[in-house]
Amino acid sequence: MSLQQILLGLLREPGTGYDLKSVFDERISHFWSAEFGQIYPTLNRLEERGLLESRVEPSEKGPNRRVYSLTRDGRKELLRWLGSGPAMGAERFAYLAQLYFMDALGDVHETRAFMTALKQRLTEWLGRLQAIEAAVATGHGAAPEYYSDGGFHRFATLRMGILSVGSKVAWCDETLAAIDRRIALPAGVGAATERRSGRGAGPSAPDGSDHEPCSATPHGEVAS
Amino acid sequence: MSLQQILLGLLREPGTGYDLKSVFDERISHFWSAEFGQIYPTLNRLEERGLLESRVEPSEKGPNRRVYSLTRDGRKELLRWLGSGPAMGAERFAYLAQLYFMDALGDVHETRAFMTALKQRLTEWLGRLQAIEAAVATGHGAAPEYYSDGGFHRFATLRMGILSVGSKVAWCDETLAAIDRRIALPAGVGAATERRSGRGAGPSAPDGSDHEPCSATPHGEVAS
DNA sequence: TGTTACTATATCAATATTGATATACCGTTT
DNA sequence: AAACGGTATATCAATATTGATATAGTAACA
Repeated sequence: MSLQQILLGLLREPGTGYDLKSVFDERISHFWSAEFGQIYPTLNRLEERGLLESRVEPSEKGPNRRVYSLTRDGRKELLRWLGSGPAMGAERFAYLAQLYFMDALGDVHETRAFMTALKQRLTEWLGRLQAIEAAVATGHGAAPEYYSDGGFHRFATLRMGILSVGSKVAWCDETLAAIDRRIALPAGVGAATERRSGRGAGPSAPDGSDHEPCSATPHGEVAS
Repeated sequence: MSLQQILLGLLREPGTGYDLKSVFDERISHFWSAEFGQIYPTLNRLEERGLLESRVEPSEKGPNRRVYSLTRDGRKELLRWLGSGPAMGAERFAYLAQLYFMDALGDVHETRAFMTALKQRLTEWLGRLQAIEAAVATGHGAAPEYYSDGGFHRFATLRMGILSVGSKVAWCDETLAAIDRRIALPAGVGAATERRSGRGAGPSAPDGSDHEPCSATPHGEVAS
């Protein structure tokens, strides 16, 4: 949906499809990614539309390079997109979908294992982002893209990655604590491992009641 | 990618493609969405694979309903997916991509307007999620899906939405504060509106230096 | 010199996704 | 009863995306 414009943005300095792939993987994976299979067809379409132009160059290593660069129209389209207001696509989290249905497994311990694994993945991810931030802060130039024009904007996107992934790690802790409280309940209170305390469908004290009000991380801390 | 499994999960209670569309729109939009155009072909494929079965029923209003329900194999596939560990797809934020390239506009005030608009969108979104949470907490059953079996898991996904969107609102504040500090700089310090304070490419005090260290929301609050 | 391996480059088939459009039935208005 | 509008239901064409595979050169190695 926005890949076309993103390619235009990245091609403010010319490069091949292969170059672009490594930018996705190494620099901007915290907000977008793309495979070869979509990069090349999209470059073709952009060139047909006159937003990009390309020339073939011999390469030092490997086959010839087809180097793409922005045309005047391409730059115009990029600026139009930048000026068109925030593009709010829906967010997708497959792991939340798994959690949403996980009562089907009928065992809180499965959920606990899931959340533990998830927390670890997210923590590793957060660590990678924080390492980049630290490199920028101490000026050890492992992150050259933050030191030229536009560094402010790029740093801001990094910060959002850190805050956002950080909030997810905090959410894992909150949820793990709630799970542990459920596990600690005397085994006979509900029907089975997944049953509630017998109040039936009455709304007076829903599931969330042992989750949110005494949670490890009350939502006021982050939200509002 | 996970739509097939998500449909299986939703079809633990039978329904039509139309029903499913409203579940996406009204209940789980904080982690997944889908259009008719992908729901129906996916249902077909799942039925071909034997994971779903369907029967046609007369409808009270409108054309006949094709009601899908889970087969034994479908339930098996759902459980397999739930047990396969967290599915960590890459996250995509088109608005971050816009911000990343926004130095091309050459005017901090454009960035400020962008961030203000973004903050408003995110704040509205957060409000909707918090309204659901409040309804669950006070037991005013505007959110029946949280009061039956599985309510704990569903509430946890809601909490992640709240924490995650909340952290993004906080990030907007942090970034707006940093922008305002840049705007307040004496106009001649850098070259143009987008130039830095003249230390050139030296790494001693990169862009982030007037962004992170004295930011409105130090990242330690959320991350770690 | 043939083999393996690795980087750089690109294409293809299958699937996913979006946005627009089509079709069926019902209730209300003209 | 003809037209309009709304809800429920579904399909289609265009585009996006994934994952696997292909192709070219270079380098090391057996």
